[in-house]
Amino acid sequence: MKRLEVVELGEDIVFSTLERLSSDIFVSREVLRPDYVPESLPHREREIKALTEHIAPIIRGERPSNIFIYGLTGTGKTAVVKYVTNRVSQFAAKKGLNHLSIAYVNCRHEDTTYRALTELALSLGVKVPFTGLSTAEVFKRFKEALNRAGNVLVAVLDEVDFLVKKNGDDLLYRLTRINSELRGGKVSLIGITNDVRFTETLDPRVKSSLGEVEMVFSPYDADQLRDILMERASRAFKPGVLEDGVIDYCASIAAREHGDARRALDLLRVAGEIAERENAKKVTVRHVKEARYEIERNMIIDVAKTLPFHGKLVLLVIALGGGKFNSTGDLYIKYRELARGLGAEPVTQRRVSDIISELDMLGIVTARVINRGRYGKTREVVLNVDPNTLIKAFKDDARLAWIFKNDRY
DNA sequence: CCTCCACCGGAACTTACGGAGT
DNA sequence: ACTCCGTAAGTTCCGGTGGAGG
Repeated sequence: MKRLEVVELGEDIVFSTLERLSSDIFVSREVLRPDYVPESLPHREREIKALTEHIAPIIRGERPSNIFIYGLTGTGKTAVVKYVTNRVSQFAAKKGLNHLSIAYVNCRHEDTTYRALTELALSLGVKVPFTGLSTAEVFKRFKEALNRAGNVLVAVLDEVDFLVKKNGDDLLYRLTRINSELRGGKVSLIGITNDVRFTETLDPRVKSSLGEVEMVFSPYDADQLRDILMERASRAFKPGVLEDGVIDYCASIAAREHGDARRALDLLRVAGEIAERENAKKVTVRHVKEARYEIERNMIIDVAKTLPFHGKLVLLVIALGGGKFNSTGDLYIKYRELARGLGAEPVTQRRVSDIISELDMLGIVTARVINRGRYGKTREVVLNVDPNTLIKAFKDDARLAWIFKNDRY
């Protein structure tokens, strides 16, 4: 193997940036990241205890009941489940028990039956190609692995609603029935969702099986959020860098937004990062205010950049059209002009209708169905975000560059 | 009270693609 | 080399619909 050559550095951008970022503010910003599982979860002791009791049979090699967990975003569902399952594994390891496995699947990322199954198989140490096989084949391999290992598998399906919305409850149905087909192993499910009406869309058989045990996580109030933030901040920040009131401010914002702890932690982290970039010695309330905008902007840019081509076009049309269209018909006409102007074949109105729904789902646009009686039924489309941010996000897209070069705007 | 607009939105199908098994 | 498979994006077809205007 070749060794990397060490390059002589003068005013190296990377080094000076790192130097600057090796922080007067943070001890560990990881602690504030959304996927970090803390060692203590304030105000969730009851849930932790309850969940542990439900899972406990696994220690004796029995199958825990299926559990369904519901709660708004940022109420600690994922954190609690991860925390408990981690600890259960640790406990088992300590006792020398090796008949249990835990699988965690985020169905927002693995949003197809195939991919979710792949993930489950992987947790049993079975590698499955990411494409090429039939779902039935993957399912078979998964089952064989379970039989071979004879394990009790706890499969955590986070944000299950995404999977079900796209692919139906087929996988859930098969997973709830799998135990009767298995000789060696057992499977129990933990489904997590923040969609209240999720279970309504389920096959009754799946519903009753998945909901053997149901848990509801209620939102945090401002005081609880403050406790959580204090706890994390003490680990994340250097002592004394948080100005008075910063934590309260973050907590109050998040409390207003249905007690979303993830939101509160994001605010705190980004505020810290802004302070750091400014070389400030303290994180102030102003930094938190700026963090709000930055988070919003990043979210917009992120979404805008990952949209499929025609999605971008539609969004751009909305942005350029003043952020509001009274009917999808108007929108479609403008869209078609723009597409033709770019030399691209426009997609059908039906497709644009779906694109609007997708944008709506992403929260970047609000589409309300409106009945104009004699004058038909349509959707009114309103942009929810700053058009300039969007336009900025699109500017460095090679395929769209033409619009900004030649045209009015 | 009925009609009929301008769409909505479900469902089945197509095409292009990357990849596995045999 | 050939067949089968899943995914993503899009198309085709079509039944459905709330309410202003007659």
